[in-house]
Parts: sequence; structure tokens; C-alpha cells
Amino acid sequence: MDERKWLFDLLNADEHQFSEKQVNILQAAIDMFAEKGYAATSTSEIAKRAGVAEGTIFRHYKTKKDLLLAIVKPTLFQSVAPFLAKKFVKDVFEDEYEHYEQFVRAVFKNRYEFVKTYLPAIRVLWQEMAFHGDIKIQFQTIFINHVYDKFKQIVEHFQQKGELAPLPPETIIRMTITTIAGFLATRFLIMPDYPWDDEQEIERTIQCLMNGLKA
Amino acid sequence: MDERKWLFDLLNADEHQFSEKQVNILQAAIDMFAEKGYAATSTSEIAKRAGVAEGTIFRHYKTKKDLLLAIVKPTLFQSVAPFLAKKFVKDVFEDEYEHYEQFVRAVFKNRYEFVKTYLPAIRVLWQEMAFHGDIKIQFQTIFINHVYDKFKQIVEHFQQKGELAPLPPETIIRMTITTIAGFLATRFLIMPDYPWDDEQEIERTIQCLMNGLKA
DNA sequence: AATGAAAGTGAGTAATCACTCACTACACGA
DNA sequence: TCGTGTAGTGAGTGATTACTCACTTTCATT
Repeated sequence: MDERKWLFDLLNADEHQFSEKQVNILQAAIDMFAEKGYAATSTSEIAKRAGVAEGTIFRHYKTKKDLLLAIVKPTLFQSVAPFLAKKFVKDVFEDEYEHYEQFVRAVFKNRYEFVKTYLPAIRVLWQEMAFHGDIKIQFQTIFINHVYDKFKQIVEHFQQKGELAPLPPETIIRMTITTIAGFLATRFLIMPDYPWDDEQEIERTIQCLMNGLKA
Repeated sequence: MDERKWLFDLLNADEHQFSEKQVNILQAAIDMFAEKGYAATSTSEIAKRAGVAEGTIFRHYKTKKDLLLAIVKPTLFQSVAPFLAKKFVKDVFEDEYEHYEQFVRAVFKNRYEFVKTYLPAIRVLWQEMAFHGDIKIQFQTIFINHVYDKFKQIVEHFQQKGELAPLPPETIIRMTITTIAGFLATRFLIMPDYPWDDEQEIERTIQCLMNGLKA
């Protein structure tokens, strides 16, 4: 059961106690939702894979959708975790990062490890966001309240230092995020079997981005 | 029925004749698959929305999956349509495009119009590719056979002209595609309600990309 | 008008769906 | 040792599923 430490991290397992069977259910649900999708996965299949009676699922989760949300919500928060940390912006302004490039590199490597570790849960989040309006709204709310404002401050900080082009901050934020997310999506979703040299490709990607954004 | 011309274009309706009821079925299926997903949409719902008996669907499509493929396959080909055109690479080599930037701008605007026009069908393709291995393999096959090789020739052409950085062509291709796809995904999927100035934002995006890739 | 093929129909079917409920197993404090 | 609460069970339920089939309608060709 050691390989499941990541699940406890993801679920913030300190606050809520999970029995072993409950962990089995969540693990099975994540794997099957990621493979076949939420709608195409039946609760009886989840129960079978988890080694549990079907009724046990509904003891812990009122509905199948509840089970989905128990997976999606913590994944959503972990997706933007760096920006939720209080000291994050302070680090930038107190010259923890001297250049935007260092900041981008830190975020990039951090999110690379995150995607690598939690890939199945992230698949579920992104796939089901397309079908469930409530999940999409939650994502947009979190992004606007916790990511966008802080990101904007950081970008404007480096623009004032004359490091970044005088583009609208929205454009710089979008270019930065789609460049990082584009690599991660290509690397882990679209072409996971390609013989990647991750270190080098990340470095090349950052160089392209910085050349594109510099003043 | 005039607004449906795009459906005929998408389906290559010259080769196969479609009755009106059959077009209704495809239209309803595209819309509902895009909204709720393939697995969460029942054939009885499709029939109701199309104003058709449920049996009529199965007269034309042996299974529900067949109906999905009838939507997905032509969309897949249209997605990479520019690269399927024979004269496409020739245009580049015969100085139809003097600079890589002009080539990128042409592809960008072309795909922008494509996504804008066929958005629901494209949603279906991308959403269901995650769940159906056969669709994903078809996509990868088409990309490798018809897009990658031509794209690589074009990139190497402009590298020899000293216009593009001496990066691996794979990296330049990936950066170009994820930059374009990243904008289109943000524009049409993630934040369709944001007050976009498309012309200007496309131009900014191209400038960032070109600065990032230039020698 | 007769014919035949294709298009369209809708009641019917077995399987599967999410979910319920009466029940058992077991831990723990009194 | 008893009572109580929580975790777990699995047969059962009505609704819904993809799909079938015997049938009717439409329509071009003779």
C-alpha cells in the first residue's frame, strides 16, 4: 500500500480519515474514470475492481456524482496549489526570483512533477470538466480568485523592471500557461510514448517562451 | 436548412447522399455528444431531438459507435486538411510564403476559421479521443503520415534560410502547434465568453512565437 | 397501375444502470 | 455483558439502455 501515499497527499488525508476499503474505492474510481470516462464506468465495475460490495460505495458517497466530486475537487485545488500558498507572491516580490525566467522555471518544474505524479486524477478533472458545468464554473472561480490576480501582479512586477514586453498582462499570462500546459499535454497525454528528454525539452521550451516575451 | 451547409462540407456530402432525416440525426448527435459526451447521450434522446423514430438511427448506423465514427472521421480529416492538400508543401517551397511567419499566419487564420465553424464536431473528436483508443490511433497515424513529414520539411527549409533557430524540428513544430492550439483552446473552449479581440490577439501570439523561434 | 427497393416506424427485449434496504460484523465505552 | 454506532454486505428495484424486427410508407421505374 506504499504506492498510495500520493493518494493521501491528493485527498488531504490528514483532515478526513479513510478506511482501506474507501481508499480502494477512490483508487479504482480514479483509474476507471481516467480510462473510460465517468459516464461509461458503472458503479458495479468500480466495486468489483475495488474488491468491495456495491453498497459500500453508496455508504460513503450519496451518489455516483458525489464520488466523482470527491476525486475532482482536491485535484482541482492541487492543480493551482502553488498560487494558493500565501508566501508565493511575496517570494517573487522579495527577489526570491530575480528574473521572470526563474519564476517560470520554478512553476514549470513544479507542475511537471505534479502532472507526472497525479496523471490519472488530472485526466479525470480535465475530461469531466467538459461535461459538467458545475466543475467548469468551480475551476473558473478558483482561477480568477486565486491564480489570475497573483499572476498579474507578478507579470506587472517584471514589466516594470523592463524585463517583459509591454504586452497586456493577460496575453503574457496566457502565453506562459499555454506554453507550459502545451508541453505537459503533449508529453503526458498526446505522445506519452515518444522518447522524451524532459530536462532538455523543458529548457528549450523556456528559452522559446522567454525570447518571445522579453522586452 | 441553410445553416447546415457546413455539415455537408464536413461530411463530404458529394460522395454520399444524405436524406433530410439522416442529416437531422447527425446534427442532433453532434450537438448532444458535444454537450454531454458520447457515453452520457442515449440513442432515444438523439432520436427525439432529431424528430425521428429510434429505429431510424439503426437503419443507417449499425451501432451507436458507428454513429460516433460517422461524425469523428470526417472531422479528423478536416482537422489536418491544409496538410492533406497536395500543393501545400509546394506552395511553401516555391516562395508562396517568403517567411515562416507568413506560413504560420496562413495556417493560424485558416485553423481559426475551421474551429469557429465546426466547433461542436471538434469538441466531440477531442473529447472522445481520450476514451476510444481506436480514434486516438487513427489520429496519430494521420498526423505522422500526412502532417509531421510535411511540417518537418517546411521547418528545415526555413532553418536553412537562417530564419529559424537551430532547434530540433520536432521542438519547433511542437511550439508552433501548441501555440496555435493553445490560443484556439483558450478562445473557444476554456474562456469563450471573454471579450476577445481576435485579430489583435492572434497577431500578438504570432509575434511572441516568432521572437521565440527566430535564429 | 404495378412493382420492388429503400426509408422510416415503434412496440418489444434482455441486459444493465444507479441506488435502496434489511441485514451482519465488529469495535469500544459503560 | 450489554448497548450503540459505524462499516460493510448483496439481493432486490424500477428505470433506462442499445438494439431488433415485423411492419408501413415513400417513390422512382416500368
